[in-house]
Amino acid sequence: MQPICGNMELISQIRTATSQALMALYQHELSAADILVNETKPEFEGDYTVVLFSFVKPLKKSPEALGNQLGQALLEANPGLFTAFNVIKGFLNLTIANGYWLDFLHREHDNQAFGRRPRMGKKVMIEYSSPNTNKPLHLGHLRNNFLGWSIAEIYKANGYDIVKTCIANDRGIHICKSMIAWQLFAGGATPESTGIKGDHLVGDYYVLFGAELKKQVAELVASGMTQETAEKEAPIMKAAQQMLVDWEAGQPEVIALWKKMNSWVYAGFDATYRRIGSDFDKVYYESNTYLLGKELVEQGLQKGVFEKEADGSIWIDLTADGLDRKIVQRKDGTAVYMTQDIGLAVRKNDEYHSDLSVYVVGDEQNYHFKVLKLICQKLGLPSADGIFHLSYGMVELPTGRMKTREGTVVDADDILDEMVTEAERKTREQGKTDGFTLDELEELYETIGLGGLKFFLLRVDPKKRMVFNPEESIDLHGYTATFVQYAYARIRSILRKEGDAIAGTVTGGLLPLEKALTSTLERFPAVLDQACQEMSPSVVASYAFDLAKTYNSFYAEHSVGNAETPDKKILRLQIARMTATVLRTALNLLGIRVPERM
RNA sequence: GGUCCCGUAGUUCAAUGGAUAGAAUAGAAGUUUCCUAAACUUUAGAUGCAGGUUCGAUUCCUGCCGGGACCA
Repeated sequence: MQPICGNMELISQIRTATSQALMALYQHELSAADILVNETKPEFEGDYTVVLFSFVKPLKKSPEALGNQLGQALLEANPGLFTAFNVIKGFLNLTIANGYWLDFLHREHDNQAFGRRPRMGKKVMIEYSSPNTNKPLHLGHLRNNFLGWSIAEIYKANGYDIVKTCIANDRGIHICKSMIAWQLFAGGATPESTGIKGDHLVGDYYVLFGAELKKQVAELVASGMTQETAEKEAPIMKAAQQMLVDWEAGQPEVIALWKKMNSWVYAGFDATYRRIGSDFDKVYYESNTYLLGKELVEQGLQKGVFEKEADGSIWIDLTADGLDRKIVQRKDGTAVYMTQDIGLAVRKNDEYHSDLSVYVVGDEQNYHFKVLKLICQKLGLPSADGIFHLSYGMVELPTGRMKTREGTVVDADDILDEMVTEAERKTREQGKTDGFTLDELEELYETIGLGGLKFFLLRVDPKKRMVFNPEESIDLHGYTATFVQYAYARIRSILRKEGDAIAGTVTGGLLPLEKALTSTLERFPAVLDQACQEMSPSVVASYAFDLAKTYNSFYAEHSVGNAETPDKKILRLQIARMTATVLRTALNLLGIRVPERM
């Protein structure tokens, strides 16, 4: 049986105590994990509630009688933990002892690492961002980057060793389209000669390719060709396809151009990554993994995992697993996406042997990753079972999906600039920045602007599609990073005045808001655990907002600096200090910084 | 055609099968001699439809309606 220990989280202690009491009272065996414990709803007396229904039936007792016996037993067995209980219908409401909260604050108020767990030697790989090198990043990439980075941090906080990776989709027909258009129309333009950020410059030629293709197709259709044939026969399309063949053949001029244009794109991406704080421990390049993928397909063919059609294309039959047949190599021998993903999975396994390999990729690829995992399992890849597709929903506009062709794509760099500008405008409006240096102001605008965007994109459950309305831009009031940052800045202001002499031991009771805050703080480690299990930064965002909101109510109601008694002052300083620490940790896990003043 | 996902206040989001479905925003009404009003307080407003399982369903099952994605 699991012992109750002092620094175990409260909710776990209640579960364990309940499990023990059930055994002592009725010889009823129920594991702590199966006992439902919630926070007590505010309209009832108590702090935590044990939901009794699940064991009412096997014990053949009325909920009231069971609740009263259990409550009594819990009180007697854990006098330091519970002081009172009441039973309403099937709910046993427990009141936590005052001393428990005071001990907790005394023990943890100065713990800068509160909520973080020690390393335990398990390795998690998280692949995210994964851009194509033919155009700049957009809002959807930002959701991806923020999610991947944040989930890595959340795993780290829960004691895992993290490897952040990125696969650059640096080869294929899409790159060739940009290259052809650049050859045709650029007249040698470079990022240096134009002053345009490299990823945008290359993206511009990708767009030009599309425009030129459309024009050529229209001409061919006008001369009697079908739309479908025209798209294949258009000279610019044929040129792009020829270029892909030349690339695969290693033709020096094509390779040189490819390297040059990709280097422009990487320089552009790096600038954006630096600004948003995305970083990677290891970057893979598709151009390096697709050949390995083809080898593995060949091996799989020998093993009988794959089968070859008469036309030479290679397939896997997954009908027995409830899926379809899926192509893994084209009839001309070229690689499909799946081919290189197999190569990448094997390479990751060889290099890192991670216990879990997370792919942060949009939900349009759900089927693809189901197939990838199955293929890896059938190929006998040791880490295949650890493959997990973290599937997130698209970011949509009120009018629907962002579409390149309709020019409705929200560019990443643009939206970052807009957010920071908006942060600057609002900050000036507030007029509270006396004594800030120019650098400090600059930093504050970035902190608020980027924080706002990150919070906005992370506060929604990753699995769900979300809507972004560029007209309304992003609010800096309500459920936002700004709200949390503001609470933090107000606490820091108090702590600057009052200093750090807050280590004293406190006696006496807690007012409702003092207790609510302490209780919320106590939940933080459990919240981080939940966020990790659900791979959802939104859990952390929601918690941070909840804590900041409770603190703001507390702040409006009670004075810290002019507390009624010296004991109250120490108590409130401990609460304030710990609230600041937890708010900072929570926002940092979302990639959001906190300002000392704002 | 097949597979999968999603429908909650005007809007954007919550709710491991549990108590009277929470927030935010927009709306209405208030709060500045006192630690930062980017704040606080009060107020009104929602589970697509029809069945089923259950002591109890936003949650699980079936059908329908509506939206989306993927596979050819």
